[in-house]
Amino acid sequence: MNDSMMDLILSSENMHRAWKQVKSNGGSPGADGMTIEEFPDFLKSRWNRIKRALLLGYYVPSPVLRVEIPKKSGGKRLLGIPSILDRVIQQAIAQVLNPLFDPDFSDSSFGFRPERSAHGAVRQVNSYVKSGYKYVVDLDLEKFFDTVNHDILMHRVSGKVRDKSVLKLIGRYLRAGIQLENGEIAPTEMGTPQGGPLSPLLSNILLDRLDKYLEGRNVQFARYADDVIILTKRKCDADKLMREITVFLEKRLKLVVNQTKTKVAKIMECSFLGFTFKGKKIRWTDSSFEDFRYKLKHLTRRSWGVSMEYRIGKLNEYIRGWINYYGISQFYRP
DNA sequence: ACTCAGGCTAC
RNA sequence: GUUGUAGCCUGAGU
Ligand SMILES: Nc1ncnc2c1ncn2[C@H]1C[C@H](O)[C@@H](COP(=O)(O)OP(=O)(O)OP(=O)(O)O)O1
Ligand SMILES: [Mg+2]
Repeated sequence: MNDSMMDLILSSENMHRAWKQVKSNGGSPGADGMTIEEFPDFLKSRWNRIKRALLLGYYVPSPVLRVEIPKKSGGKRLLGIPSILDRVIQQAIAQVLNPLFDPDFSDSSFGFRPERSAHGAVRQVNSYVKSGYKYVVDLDLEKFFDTVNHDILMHRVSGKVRDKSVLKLIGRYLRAGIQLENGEIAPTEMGTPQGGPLSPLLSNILLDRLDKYLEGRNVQFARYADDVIILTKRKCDADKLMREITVFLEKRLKLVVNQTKTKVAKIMECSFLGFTFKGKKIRWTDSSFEDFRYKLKHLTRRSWGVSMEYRIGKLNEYIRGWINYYGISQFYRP
């Protein structure tokens, strides 16, 4: 164990794999304006200096670029887009930290994890429904990534990461600052950037405490990012759990429970990852199907300039993609 | 078997 | 204009 974790992160094998991932994402530039195409030449000329700065602990990440995108539920999502270089470095960190943290994560945690999926979460919930669970606490956090508390998160990370230079670097990524759309730079006061390759893992490291808390309470649940569903057999248990979990999240993890999206309901009234559970069967929600119909309508509307074949191709790939996700529905009757 | 495009969904 | 993680699907090439 003579090699430090930072050496492992910066090893050419790991960095090469990180770059391939960032490249294949094909994302647009961060605040420094550098594109993926320009990046290899830039790195060739500067990598020795950058690597030295990282190893000696004086590397300072660029601020993330603030971009606002609309959320499906209405409102706007505040993305924080790192520079290509910082995406590669964060990805390299994530590749080393993931195998370190993932094995100890809960079996009921499904979001952002390798070899785990929304389908897995939905199937687990359905298996509980089949064994007689009738009530749920459906819980969501408000602006989850944006409200992550740095101190609590870093404390969790330091439980497994001993390398001070890695901790320092992650801390600097959390406080990289934000370049606003008007060009001004604002400091980051809290949160992990929506758009940072490392952010999903960090969010799981933080909410792993919730998973362990729920496991300790011996309740059946599934979590996908900040979307948590807890199943009970009696309504009074659900009511009690909702209050207690809210206190836990807000007092111990300093997160904000989304009061409008969080509720106790009968299982067939709840929606989870686009699905609902009716008569012990998995079904898409009405709102998912409405989105589907709306987009179909848009795709079948005649538009000038593109050929019929092109539009039919687009339509087919959309339908195929949608069925591919919602096809696990055991649709029988509406 | 592997590489590379593109796409859908969840968050 | 739009970033990230993950699952899956289709296609092309060697
Ligand atoms: N398109 C995306 N790009 C990057 N990160 C995302 C994206 N969608 C979701 N996330 C991450 C960041 C979010 O904080 C987290 C939970 O998603 P979600 O609950 O939809 O939004 P939110 O928690 O930020 O706002 P809200 O208050 O509406 O719940 O998942
Ligand atoms: Mg949320």
